[in-house]
Amino acid sequence: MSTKCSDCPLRKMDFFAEMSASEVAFMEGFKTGELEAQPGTEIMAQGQSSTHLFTCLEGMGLRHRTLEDGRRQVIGFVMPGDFIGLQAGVMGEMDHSVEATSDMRLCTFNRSELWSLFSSNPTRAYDLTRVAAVEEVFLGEALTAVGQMQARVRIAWALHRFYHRLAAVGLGDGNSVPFPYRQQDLADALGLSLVHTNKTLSALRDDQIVTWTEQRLAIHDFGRLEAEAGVDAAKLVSRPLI
Amino acid sequence: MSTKCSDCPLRKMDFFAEMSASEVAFMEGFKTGELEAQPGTEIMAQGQSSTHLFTCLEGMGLRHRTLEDGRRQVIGFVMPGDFIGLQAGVMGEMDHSVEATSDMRLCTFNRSELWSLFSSNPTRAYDLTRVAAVEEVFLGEALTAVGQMQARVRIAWALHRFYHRLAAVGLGDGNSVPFPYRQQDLADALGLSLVHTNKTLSALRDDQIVTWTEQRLAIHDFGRLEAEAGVDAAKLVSRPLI
DNA sequence: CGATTACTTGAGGCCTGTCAATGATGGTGG
DNA sequence: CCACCATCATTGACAGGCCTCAAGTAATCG
Repeated sequence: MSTKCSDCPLRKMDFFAEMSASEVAFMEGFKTGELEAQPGTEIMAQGQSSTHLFTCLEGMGLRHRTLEDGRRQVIGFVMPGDFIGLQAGVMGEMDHSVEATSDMRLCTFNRSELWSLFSSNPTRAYDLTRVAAVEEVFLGEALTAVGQMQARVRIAWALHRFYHRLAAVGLGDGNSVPFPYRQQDLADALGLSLVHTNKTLSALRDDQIVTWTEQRLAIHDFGRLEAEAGVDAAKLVSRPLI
Repeated sequence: MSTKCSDCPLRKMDFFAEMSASEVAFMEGFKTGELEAQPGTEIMAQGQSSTHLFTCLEGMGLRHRTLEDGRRQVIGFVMPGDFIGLQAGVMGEMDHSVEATSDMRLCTFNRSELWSLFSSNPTRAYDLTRVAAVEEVFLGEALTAVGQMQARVRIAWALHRFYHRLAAVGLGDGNSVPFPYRQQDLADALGLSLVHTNKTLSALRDDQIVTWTEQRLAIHDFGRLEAEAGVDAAKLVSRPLI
């Protein structure tokens, strides 16, 4: 059974911007259904257009660009509340692929109706642009981490971010969050080799700062993690939910 | 004397998406004036809001994030046609600073009227979102270059991109384009040290592929530059002009 | 129970950063 | 007009962070 937007569990969270009743009603018309995806499923493919756009309702995934020689750059991680397909929507084709890394549930929208969102609901159009701007901020931070930080700092930064982003959507359980990724995914996201990523994670574990096992990430010392990452406590900007 | 949007020299270029007469008329009302900036001027500051938004009409600049320890990550280069201040517009504050590196002329808009753009002109709102999406694509490419490529490839990629982006706005003169940056700027953009950037540029010069002197970038062997950069001939997506 | 996938661990080397010094250029003030 | 200073480009020496190669363990699966 498909969740109605009026019952959407994400929308009530502080992490997401408020939405008026009329906006919710509009979204119920915009939403066309739901899609379930299993780990490994490619939800959108780099270089292709798509008739559908999505919002992640449950589960996690990742965005990546693939190079000719088989290497890839992970450019982001998909978590509940994230919108998928903005580029396909407004530019015709995706510049990256999106793949599920856990079981996922996605709200689906018709791309062909995206224009009606702009023409009939400027508030939602504004929010969609905000989503794009938030994504831009994230990419700027990631670029800064990869360009300027050493391996240990990069990893600490990434794990710190993960924890708080997931906790913000209610997935935190004590000091841990689900984390359905491989070390290779993190390595590809941070521009590090798998081997070096592994050794750095070991060091962080030996220092009793974080542990990452069995698809779960647990933070044992928030203070030191923040110190390692060179960030002050989480300041996640609230974002609109599409 | 301020240029009217109807006379805007940029709008007619193939690089920018078509704009209807009514859209041009709307933009004339949206535009509030022009601003001149000299090299070194900070146009927008990281972490601050702004009452104005801009479009680069002439000249060049760069976007960068500054770290506490003084290092910085250059996250982009501003060239004619680029919109400045999207984040300040929709999120309240910029996540990076924008600074002029040459004399610049900027169209100015009131941030307070951004909402009217969404509510009264969905076509323009759509275009603004496209601008954000294009920026996202660029950041994804940059992240891939910094995360996956070696120094020489990164630099070749960047120079190749610069040339074609500038040529697309009519600044190409034979095989060269204006290039008002320092080697430090390129180094900070690509996550390289100044010294290594310098040595890699020397190598590219010795190999007679490109020369960069006197604020000009000249390409001497396009084929080899593309080969070094691992890209096929330029495929710049057309973008909307705001 | 062989094949596959993911995680670990060790060894060696290179790409790139850091340190340091020198030129080249342009602006400034006496 | 020249000493002085600041900025930027250049070059050499050296070290180190990270990559690559290689091998081994553990867990899952048909």
